[in-house]
Order: sequence, then structure tokens, then C-alpha cells
Amino acid sequence: MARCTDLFCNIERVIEEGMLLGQEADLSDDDSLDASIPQKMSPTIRERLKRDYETLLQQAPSLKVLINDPKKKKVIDTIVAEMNITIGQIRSDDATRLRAYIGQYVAPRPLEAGVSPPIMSVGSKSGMGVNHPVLARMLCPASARDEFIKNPSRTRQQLIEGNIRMTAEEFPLFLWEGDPPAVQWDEENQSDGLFKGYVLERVMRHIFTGPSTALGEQSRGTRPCNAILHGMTSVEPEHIAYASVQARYAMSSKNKWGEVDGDFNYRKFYYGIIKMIRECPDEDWVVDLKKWWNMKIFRNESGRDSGAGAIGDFNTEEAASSTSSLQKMQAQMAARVAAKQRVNARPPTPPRSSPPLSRTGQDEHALARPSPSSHHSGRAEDENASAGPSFSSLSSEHTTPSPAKVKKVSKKHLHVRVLSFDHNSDPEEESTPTLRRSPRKNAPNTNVEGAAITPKRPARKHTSTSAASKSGKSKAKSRR
DNA sequence: GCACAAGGTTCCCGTGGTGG
DNA sequence: CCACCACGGGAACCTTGTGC
Repeated sequence: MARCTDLFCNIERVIEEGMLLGQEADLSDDDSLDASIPQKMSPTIRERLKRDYETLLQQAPSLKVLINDPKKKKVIDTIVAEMNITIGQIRSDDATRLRAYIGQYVAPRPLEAGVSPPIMSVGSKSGMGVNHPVLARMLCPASARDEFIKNPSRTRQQLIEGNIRMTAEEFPLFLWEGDPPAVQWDEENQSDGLFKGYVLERVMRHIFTGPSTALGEQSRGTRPCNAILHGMTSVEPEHIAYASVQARYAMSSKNKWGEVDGDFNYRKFYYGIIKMIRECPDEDWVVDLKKWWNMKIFRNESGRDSGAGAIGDFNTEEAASSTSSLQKMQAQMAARVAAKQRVNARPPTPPRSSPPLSRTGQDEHALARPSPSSHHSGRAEDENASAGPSFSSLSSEHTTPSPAKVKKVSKKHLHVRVLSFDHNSDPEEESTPTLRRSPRKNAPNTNVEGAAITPKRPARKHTSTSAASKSGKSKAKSRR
């Protein structure tokens, strides 16, 4: 949930209001439910809650049965509390692991030279953030970019003293491509190169495809990476926003996580990025951005599952953001779209070679074009890829119920285990559910895309014995 | 081909610190 | 006291390499 759906989501609210919004959609003619849904809720928040709720149920189908059963209120409460704790733990875990690497990631060519002064991966972070000359440039708000280039030391001092405010509304420079970031800055086209910064790229890979891939190398990991574990088939705005938050926090001087860092609000930053991409008036820009990210993460512009393009389903209902940078960029994009439309509206000029495709036609063409991986993939994979539905819905269809393995159920494990009830089992038997192992263990095997990337090998006979001997060893060690 | 060891990655869990 | 967070260590899982 934290990494792929909503970092700041409150599961309780998602369930409560997602349910109401779902009912509202089912009974669109009946406005009797409207009274129970907060009227002040903006369309953006409604959409987000709805999306969160749907994702939650896709990932844990058995939860729906529990939600609809008033008798299970206590169970739901326990699950919700545990899920909220886990979201915090996941974010904290990612931040902790990322901290050891961030010194490498901010260096443009870490194999040749690190940054100066060096960034320590242990101890206090007081020397980081704007206190570090290289990080100061990364974190410098885009509006102060020219100033920073003219006089770095003075601008850094102003950032330290707070004379130049770093707010979530002013995106930091590390989000832009270039070395140093935002080196090719176009005042009139600020969205050019946005969300393509090399630090962000490395952090994205670190989180979703494993630390060993962060610098562009082939994965040395033998465990399925987060992209596989989470059924991530293409890069979505939430992934970019999550990595941006983690990258910004890793570079900051804050030793302890908090939603606010001085004037900078991570929550606003996170949702600002999602909104910026989801509600972008320039669809071409969004399509290009997603293709670019899919190439960087999956080496395939259509994503890990070449058929599951979630591209194009953005709503543009909500008014533009109230924030200055965003407002400006969105205005620039809108102007660009208008200009394109004017060009398209002109009498057609004779084509040089082939008739021009409409924009949507181009998009469809691009999406339909077989990706390099699907080209070489097996037939079964092709069928899955072209099947259309997103990964989550496929995963449940392709799930082969595994025999239940009951282990000691600790409080911390409760939510994952409850969420991984065999949803094919009879709902009547929910009171004595059969527990599966945590999704972590099932995910790679039950997910279609995961299987496409790392073909499942038959379980080896020795696994249990070696694992037993291993755990035996460690238990003996811990007894010491 | 099989058994085993080694190694990379993610997740889990306990512990200690801190602030309200 | 409680909630939240960082951190370290270990478990689990999986792949690759190696020796027989």
C-alpha cells in the first residue's frame, strides 16, 4: 500500500469512505446516500479514496467479506490498525536502507568519484540537506535555480537561514534531469525533464528493482524485487511520488521522519506529484514520462506487462493546482496542448511518406506495438499480456490455491495472514479461516508477470531441510 | 542430476530513544 | 504511559555456483 498505492493513506478512512463511494457508484440514480458522504470532499480526494479502496480489495479480496459483515467489526479494526502500522514500517524500512546508499546516488558518477565532502551513511544527518553544498543544489527549489547558479554559496546561506523557503509547492531541482540536475532549464517549458533526475531514477530502482540495480547494472538479487512482490506492471504516478519523497527525505538533514521538514510538507509534496501527473492537461507528456520510466525500470516502454497499459485513464476534471510552480507548468502544458490542437486543426498538408496519425491513434499504436520482451516471450505470456486486465485482477484468477501452512500467529503477522485467506474458500467458513502464508511467499508464484520475469522452478526437496537447519543454527545462536 | 553452500533481497520483530 | 520512529539482526526465500 505504502509503496504503490498511497503512502499517507489511512486504511480506516479508505474502508469507510471507499465503501460509501462504491455504493454511490452502484446506485448512481439513488441520491439517498449522498448525505452520508462528505459534501466538501474534492473530486481528487474522492477519486483517490475510491482508487485506494479498489486496490485494497484487489490485493485482499477476502477483506470484502469481512467488511460487509457487521459481526467482524473487531477483526477489521485489528487488521486496519496493523495495516497502518505496517505502512509506517515499510516507509521507515525503505528510508533506513536508502540512507546507506544515498551518498553514492547523489554523485553523478559514483564509480569514479563520490561527492565532496563525503556523505556519511551512519551517525547524525546534520551535515546533509542544505548544509551540504551538493545536496543544497539538489534540494534547492526550482524558483531559486538561477540564483543558485549565479551565487551558490550565498543562495545556500539563504536556504539555511530560511530567506528562500523550501516548500512542497516548489519542486526541488533533483527532480529534473541533467548533471547537475536542471542544468538545461527552460523557463517556458518547466516540465521538460521533470521527474527524470538521476537521483530519482536511482532511488526508484533501489526501491522497486533492488539496490543492486540502482546504478543501472543487472540485478544481482536472487529474491523477487518489490516490483514483482507488489505486482507492479508499469510505473504509475504513485511510484514516482513515493520515490521522490524517499529521495528528498534521504538527502535532508532530518534524523527522524516527520510529515513536515521546516516549510516542506512531504504529504503535500507526495499528493502534489500524483496530482500533477494524473491531472496533467498534456497527455503526450504523461505518456512520454511513463514510457521513459518503464524503460528505466523494466527496460520496456509498455511496462513489465506489455499489455496492461494503464495509460490514458486520467481525469482532468479538477481545476489546476493552486500552487505556483504547478500552476505555471500546467499552464505551459495547456498552452502546448492548445498549440498542438491548432496545428491539427489546420488544413491537412500532403504527407511526406505516410498519412499522419491522430494523437490518440499514435498512442494506441504505441501501446499496441509489441514490446521487445513480449516479442520473445512464450505463448502463454503473450496471452496473459494481451488479456487486458490489470495485474491485480489477473493474480486472483491465476492463483493456484496452495496448501495451508499454519505457523505461529503473532500480533504483527495477524493482518497479512487474515488478508491472505483463501478467497476461493466458502465465505461461510470465514469464522475458522484457513490461513495461508504471508503474501510475500505467494506473490511471486501467483503473479503472472512475476512468473514471466523469473520462471518458477519446481520446489527443491532440500529447501525445507536446509531452512530448518539454518533456523536451527540461528536459534542456537540466539540462545547464547 | 543432485545436494549443498553462499549470497542478495525483502520482510519481520525486538529494542531503545524521544516527544506529547 | 503511549505512540511513533530508527535501527540492527535474523528469518525466509530464491538463484547461482560448486563439488560429487
